[in-house]
Amino acid sequence: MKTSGLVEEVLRKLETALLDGTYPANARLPSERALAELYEVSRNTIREALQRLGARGLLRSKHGAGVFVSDQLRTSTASPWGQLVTDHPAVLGDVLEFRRVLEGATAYYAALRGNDEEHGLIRDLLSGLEQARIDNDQAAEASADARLHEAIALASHNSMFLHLHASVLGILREHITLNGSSLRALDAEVSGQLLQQHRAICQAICGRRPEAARTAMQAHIDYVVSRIESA
Amino acid sequence: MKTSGLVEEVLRKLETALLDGTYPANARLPSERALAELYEVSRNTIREALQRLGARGLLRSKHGAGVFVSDQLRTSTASPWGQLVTDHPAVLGDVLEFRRVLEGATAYYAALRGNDEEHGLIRDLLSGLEQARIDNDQAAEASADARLHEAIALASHNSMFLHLHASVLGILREHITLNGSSLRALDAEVSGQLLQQHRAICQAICGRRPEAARTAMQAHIDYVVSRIESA
DNA sequence: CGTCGCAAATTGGTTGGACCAACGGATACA
DNA sequence: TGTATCCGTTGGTCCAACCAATTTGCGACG
Repeated sequence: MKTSGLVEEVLRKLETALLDGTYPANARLPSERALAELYEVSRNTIREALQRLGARGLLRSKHGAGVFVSDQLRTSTASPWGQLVTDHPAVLGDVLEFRRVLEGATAYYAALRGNDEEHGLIRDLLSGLEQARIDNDQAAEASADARLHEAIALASHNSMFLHLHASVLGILREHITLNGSSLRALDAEVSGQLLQQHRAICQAICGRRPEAARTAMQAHIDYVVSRIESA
Repeated sequence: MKTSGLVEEVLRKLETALLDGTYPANARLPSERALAELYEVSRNTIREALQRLGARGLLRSKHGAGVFVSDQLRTSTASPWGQLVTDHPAVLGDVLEFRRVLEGATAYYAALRGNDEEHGLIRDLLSGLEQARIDNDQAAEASADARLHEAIALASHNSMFLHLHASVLGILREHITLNGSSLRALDAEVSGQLLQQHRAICQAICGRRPEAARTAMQAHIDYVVSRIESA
């Protein structure tokens, strides 16, 4: 199992050194040449180990300055898609486009198959959204928004839709936290638009009009995307 | 902030190659020496890029054999589902329903954004399907069918659609092999129906009629599902 | 005395070449 | 026919340089 892993060994040693405080956060660790001599391996091996640690967000290197320890506060959950999205902005468009299709489908089936109880929950959450709008409570507004969409996904009665809905939101949330949220600054204009869109979606769903629900939901997503792009 | 980053460039090129399907899952990509010559960089640079991709779980290298593409992107979503589908058959309906939405969207965007080359490939695969039907070669028919759907997913120009398409097919394939209930012997009636549906799909896509392409594709999936349920 | 500028030292980035070890297919042998 | 061996390919490691960005320190100048 431990076949020929010289890089692995160095990797473990560096990891433990990072954990036990040998190299504190934001500290600059020895030069690659010094590390190579210290661990009695080639500098190339050291470099590949550093690359892998850097890929995991534990280190960041500055040309000519040195390699520094990064406070891996945000690297807790880094799915492959999250990293790809940050590296290739074009992929973000793909994710958003998929979200448009997905949420349209969830709204469609929520209108088609949601039972009265679920429709009642959706109505309640919409009321909460309206109340938060009145109170101008942006935190409550964002929370109610997320729960409303989740309730819709739940009402679609499709476990795969529900799971993928959560996955996409996870990817987007990860991307936002990694790149510094630019989603805020909800002026009254935008917030009013969003509320009206949510009202249209809920009415279509609770009125059991699947096509209208999908159209309204996709219009809502399109609006959100347009606001993101205009930032 | 824009560091020289020669490794970064290679990394991005490899990532895009993985995303756009140049290197499919479980495929073996060219040797490090070949990649070094291809990208006109040193082998060490290639190695460091591969290390970082491997650290993210996208690649898996075997000493003496080669570097292989990990199915991390699809297993991350597929792995729990394969077991769920076998445990709870009701989930199979959810997966099929999602496939209906997904393939409808891929057909839509393949008609909207596919270039002439991709449309030509789709036409060629359709011809292969027709020829296999004439020869009554069921193996070739199934193969051409799968490649046709994959080509459509590729032409949609959305990496997430592409990977989810492969993911869903993986789930279904796993379920089929586990339960043995394969797409049993295709009688001439069913096979002819499928061919006609594929023809309609291809015509809508190559004729750049997105709505018609989605409708035709979803009708096709509905037919396939109905045949499966009647088993 | 302060500070400004430039050059050397330090450090990460890249290159090319070399050798070893493991895998896989082909070949020769039993 | 089955098996054992050989050998080319590939990844793993190492080395000795050179390039480029940054830091540092020293000396000239105000």
